[in-house]
Amino acid sequence: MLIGELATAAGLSREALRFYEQQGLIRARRLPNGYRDYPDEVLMLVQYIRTAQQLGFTLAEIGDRLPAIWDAPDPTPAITEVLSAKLLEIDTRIAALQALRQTLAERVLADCPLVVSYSELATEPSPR
Amino acid sequence: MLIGELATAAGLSREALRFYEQQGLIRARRLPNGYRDYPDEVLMLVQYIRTAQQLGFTLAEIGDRLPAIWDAPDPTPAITEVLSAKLLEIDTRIAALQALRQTLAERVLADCPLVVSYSELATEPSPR
DNA sequence: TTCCACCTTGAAGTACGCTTCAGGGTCAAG
DNA sequence: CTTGACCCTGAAGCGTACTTCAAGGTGGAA
Repeated sequence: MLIGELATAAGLSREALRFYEQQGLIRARRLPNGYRDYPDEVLMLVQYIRTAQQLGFTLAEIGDRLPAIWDAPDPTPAITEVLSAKLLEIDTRIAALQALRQTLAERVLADCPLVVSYSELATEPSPR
Repeated sequence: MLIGELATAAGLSREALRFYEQQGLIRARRLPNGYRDYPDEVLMLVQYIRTAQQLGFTLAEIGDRLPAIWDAPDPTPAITEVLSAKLLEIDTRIAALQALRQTLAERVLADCPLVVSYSELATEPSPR
């Protein structure tokens, strides 16, 4: 699979893929002419990367976990492990959001959520 | 309240506060010597900003909502409204995470977590 | 043979949210 | 009247995640 095909399939740019490679997140074989040649599994890997990013992980954090997948002779258990870890992280995130929700809900119910009186300020609003 | 006091109270740097002002997120009176003088309510405003940031809003997005607070004759209903809207955002986010959690849990239980159809994890747009 | 869409590289640019720097003023205490 | 902890400004720098640019090679179709 050439880089343009992978980019189309994964829904991102060729440049982003080369950037991921530069950051050590993906790898590619090379054809005799120097073109990158991706195995089909890389599409799944890229989708994994995008999912992890949506969860708020940096590329560096995502990259730290990838060797376990690459280096396993049978990658299935390694992948299962990584996904399980991600499950725990999602649970943590859900819990944090629920705590935040609770705080906000209390504030909304209060008589005076913030008590701001900005009209008293002399300063002009800065131009945006 | 001077900038250093506010910074300490809010748990961020003086520079970050001056940056927020530059971005139109907060305002300050000025003392005769030119020092910024913050009303106490600004602490709540800063906390609101940090909360909104945690929810994934950019400073520009947060700033877009502030005029409704500043310009209201009585800001309390405007604030309540903004916080209520934020509550809904949190609920949406929690729901999205729970859906993702569900999908991941199914994959983990499957024999072949990725090989079958990793595309089920395909990214869905989020306000980030 | 000439298009033209593909691929290559390295380097520079962009947006965000700050932080750091340079150069300087303010002010209470010793 | 100096020291030191504050404050001011504008500009430059930084990390993240890309995008854009410049300059060029590859390869199939007309």
